[in-house]
Amino acid sequence: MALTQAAEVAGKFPEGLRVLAVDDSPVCLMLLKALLRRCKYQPTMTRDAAMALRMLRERPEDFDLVISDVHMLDMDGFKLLELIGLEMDLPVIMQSANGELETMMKGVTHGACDYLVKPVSLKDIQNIWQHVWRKRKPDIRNHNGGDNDGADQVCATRTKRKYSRKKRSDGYNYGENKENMDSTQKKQRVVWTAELHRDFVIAVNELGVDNAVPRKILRMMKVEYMTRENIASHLQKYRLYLKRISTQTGMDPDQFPEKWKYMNELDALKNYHENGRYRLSPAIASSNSSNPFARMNSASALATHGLLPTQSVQLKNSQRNMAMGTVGHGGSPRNNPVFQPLQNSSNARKCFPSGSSGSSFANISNGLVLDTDDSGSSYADMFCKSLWETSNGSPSCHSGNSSANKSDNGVSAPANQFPVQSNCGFSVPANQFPVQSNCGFSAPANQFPVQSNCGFSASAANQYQVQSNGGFLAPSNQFQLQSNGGFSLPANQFPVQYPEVNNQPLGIQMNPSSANHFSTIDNAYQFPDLADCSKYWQTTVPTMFPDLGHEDGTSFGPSQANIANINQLSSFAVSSGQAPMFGDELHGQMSPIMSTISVSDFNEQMGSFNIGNHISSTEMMHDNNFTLGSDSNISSTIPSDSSFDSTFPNFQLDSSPMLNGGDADDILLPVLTDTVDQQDLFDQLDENNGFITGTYGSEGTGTLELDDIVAELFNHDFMEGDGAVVDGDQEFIP
DNA sequence: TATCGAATAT
DNA sequence: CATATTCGAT
Repeated sequence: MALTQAAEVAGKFPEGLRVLAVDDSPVCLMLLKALLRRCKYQPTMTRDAAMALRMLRERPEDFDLVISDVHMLDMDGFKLLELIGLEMDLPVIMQSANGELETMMKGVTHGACDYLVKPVSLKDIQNIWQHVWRKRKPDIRNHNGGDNDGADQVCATRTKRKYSRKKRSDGYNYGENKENMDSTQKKQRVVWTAELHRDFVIAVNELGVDNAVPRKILRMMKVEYMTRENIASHLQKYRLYLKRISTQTGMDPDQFPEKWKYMNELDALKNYHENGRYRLSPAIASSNSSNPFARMNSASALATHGLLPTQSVQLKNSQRNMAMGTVGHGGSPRNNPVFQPLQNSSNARKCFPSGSSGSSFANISNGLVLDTDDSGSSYADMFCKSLWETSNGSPSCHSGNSSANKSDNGVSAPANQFPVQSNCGFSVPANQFPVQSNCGFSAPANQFPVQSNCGFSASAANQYQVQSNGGFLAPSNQFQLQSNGGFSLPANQFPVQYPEVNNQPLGIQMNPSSANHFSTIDNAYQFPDLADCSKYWQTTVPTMFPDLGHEDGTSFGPSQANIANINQLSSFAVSSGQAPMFGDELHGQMSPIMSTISVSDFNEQMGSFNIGNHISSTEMMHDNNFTLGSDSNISSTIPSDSSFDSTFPNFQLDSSPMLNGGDADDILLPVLTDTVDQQDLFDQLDENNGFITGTYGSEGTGTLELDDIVAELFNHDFMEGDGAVVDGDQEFIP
């Protein structure tokens, strides 16, 4: 720029502006040359784009500006534009006979600072100097009293410019200044994977929260491509996240108790490397009401700590997805996907569902590793493959606005839809009517009936009916709740039924004679605070979910077991407060988890329970009250009436009568109506669970009613806190 | 459309 | 460096 700077100093700018003009049309080139000369610029002409590029590369300092035609034989003008933009900081003006908006926009968006339509006028050429002026360093501009109002005015009169950027208040437009910056020059966005975030957290923890500043963290993380700015940005979000937790818990993040040591998956992973065990914080498992992550089996707690992907995952849209796959009754649970600690499995494929919109910071590290056997046919394989293949690693699903929405795969249904049904996990937003799932799902507010044959979480208040034949968790202010599997309930709920306590979850045994195991029970509704996670951590993972705690990588999806029987003690917790739900975390996070369970494993064995709506389960299933059950795909996965009726009695619970469960004044239990075959239930409970009959001497009566059983359960054990609820010759396994 | 995470500006 | 704002995405 020596010449133009000299010209400036002499007060003659833009005289002598050195312009490289590229056009393969000799006529146009001569015209352009003439015009440039008239303006007292210093033109260099070439008909060859490649030659122009060579000249620019050899002596970039010899030119102030480039004017290039769009259509050239040897090189696309846009290509030249792009290369110049990449390699040097020169303003480029594109020109062509094509006045099409699209072409012009392409020029501008690819970094051209202006676009001239032929024939080019003298006035056009007279004005090109401003682009050089804009490129000039601020100090030079200021030195010259830089008043660019005139330039902007001229520019504003240029009708060809079809877009504008927001102008800065000081009148200088940085956007213009960067116009020749190609999109390829934009900074690569850093994706904070689970590993990165883990390293970040480790660094922050070692430095101490107060001491952790971006540069130090950067130094500790040793990630080459990362910049201080990247760290700073992440740190900012991280601090917001900590703040959010602390406001919800009322605690200073620095003062988080030691027992929360493993409260997030990152710490758990770290611990895994150090101690060979993947342990979750007992804080996640504990039902202590002072613990904000209180709820045992709380999906929200797990999700809060990034253990579950929180967006719905659209599985491959095949008729036989991994959840609905070919494993039928009694299929091996080992064929189910296994959620493994990151980096643990040598043949693991890592899946990192990207956070959906609305996901919170805690979801950054939703890295999800599925152990696979690489056979390509295991569920884990299929799951991973479908994740990657259908979504290029960022699975998301949006089904849109149909009046009926059904999926045999996981699906998330957006708002304002009517019926929703899924044979796999899905999540449903607000304002929907009937919802049914044969696998887990989560349902937010303002829904009417909700039913699931597997676990789900009802994430928000104000639902009418909620029923699950698998575990679920429910927030406050719900009317009716029923589960045939474990579930956790917060305060202010009306009827609660939990009809069975039977099979011991794998790896968990309870010893009722060890009163101290329950010594920390605060009240009747809470489980002991399992403060020593080394002793109890295995119980913290609900067995109906993939088991995160087992090092051998086996999962504990249901196989032979009736899923209703799987979750029991470890999954029944009634807490007085809501577990924190950060943002939309709860929403939908069950879906991918539930999809790891073979639906056929349980729906063949389970009846559909129904409460309060006076519609039988079979009606619920088949008469369109709730489902879109006429579809053949559904009927193939919903057992016929006889198959589940014979396996499980068809319950109907009356919505109105409630039973006061004895001393527990505020526990209300629904009364079974006459339509219920109580003996069947009792037999089943009896068979699976000797303690009820054995402990309470009701064996052989055959007439003990369910409410009595449950009342006994509450009155004697939970209420008094002087014994365990499970019979026993069994002990906790440390 | 509101809201997120990351980039960028102040 | 901390904080605020913008950007690009969903």
